[in-house]
Amino acid sequence: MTTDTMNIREMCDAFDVTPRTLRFYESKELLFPIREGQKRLFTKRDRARLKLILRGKRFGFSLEEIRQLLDLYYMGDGQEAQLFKTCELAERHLAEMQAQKAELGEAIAELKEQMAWGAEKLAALAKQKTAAA
Amino acid sequence: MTTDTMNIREMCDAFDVTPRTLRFYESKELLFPIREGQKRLFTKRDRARLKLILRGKRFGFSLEEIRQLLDLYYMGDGQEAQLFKTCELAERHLAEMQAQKAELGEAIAELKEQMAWGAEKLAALAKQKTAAA
DNA sequence: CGTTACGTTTACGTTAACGTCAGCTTTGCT
DNA sequence: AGCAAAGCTGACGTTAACGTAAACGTAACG
Repeated sequence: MTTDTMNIREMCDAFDVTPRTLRFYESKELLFPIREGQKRLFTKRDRARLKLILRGKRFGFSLEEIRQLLDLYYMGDGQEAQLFKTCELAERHLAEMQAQKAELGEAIAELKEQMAWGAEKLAALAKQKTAAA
Repeated sequence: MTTDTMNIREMCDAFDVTPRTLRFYESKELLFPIREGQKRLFTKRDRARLKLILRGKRFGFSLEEIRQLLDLYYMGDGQEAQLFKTCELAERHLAEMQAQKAELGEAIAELKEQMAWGAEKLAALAKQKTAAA
């Protein structure tokens, strides 16, 4: 913990992403590494943001949507109007996520059913073989 | 219910997709409409499949993954090996979906927290305004 | 029988999220 | 001084999942 910042390679190893990805995220204003000469130095804030970015991706949010959501997490003291809009956006996302979770639950149940059916079928086939032997 | 089949427009209206999408899905062997002359007629089976396709998409599965999963749902009597592989695939997907659901739950909780923080902030700003008036 | 509407095929265009490659600095050994 | 490793900046390539446009068939309508 000498500097509290990480170079690009350390970031890549820590989060299992490529340098290209980090530069890309910076170009899209999702990360804001500081510069030492021309090299990037990623701060604690960047690491926290990246963690949220990767999670957001797993939920199927686009980078642009994630960027907007990050504004909520990191708006130290934005103007009121901006804060309000961000909250609205978050609310829509929340609803979407809750709906998605419900649907996911349904799909899981259905898939389980199908798998039970498949297992049964396989068991039947196995029995046939045993009988034939 | 004159024919039990739908033409492309009826399908589009029923599922809120474009003709292009349906033709594309057919080209990827996700749907198998029959032909009347050169026009497509979508059967009940196609409608069931499309419903599953659209759900799969909402969960972030690729069309190729979905195609493989559909094999499980519609394998009337495949060979044993094929059925076995499909079950394995389904199992992986199931695990993935369950993990995703858990993560989604976490993310929802966190987002709610942030929104509470935002709401509080907004309330504080509102109070300031009231006091100033 | 012309044209309007719907459908088809073929093929190139588009967006997101990077991958990949070339060419240039900078930095750390030796 | 020389050189390899690590990083940087363009810039073009790639994949998925369609969009969009051109050119054609055909079926009903007035």
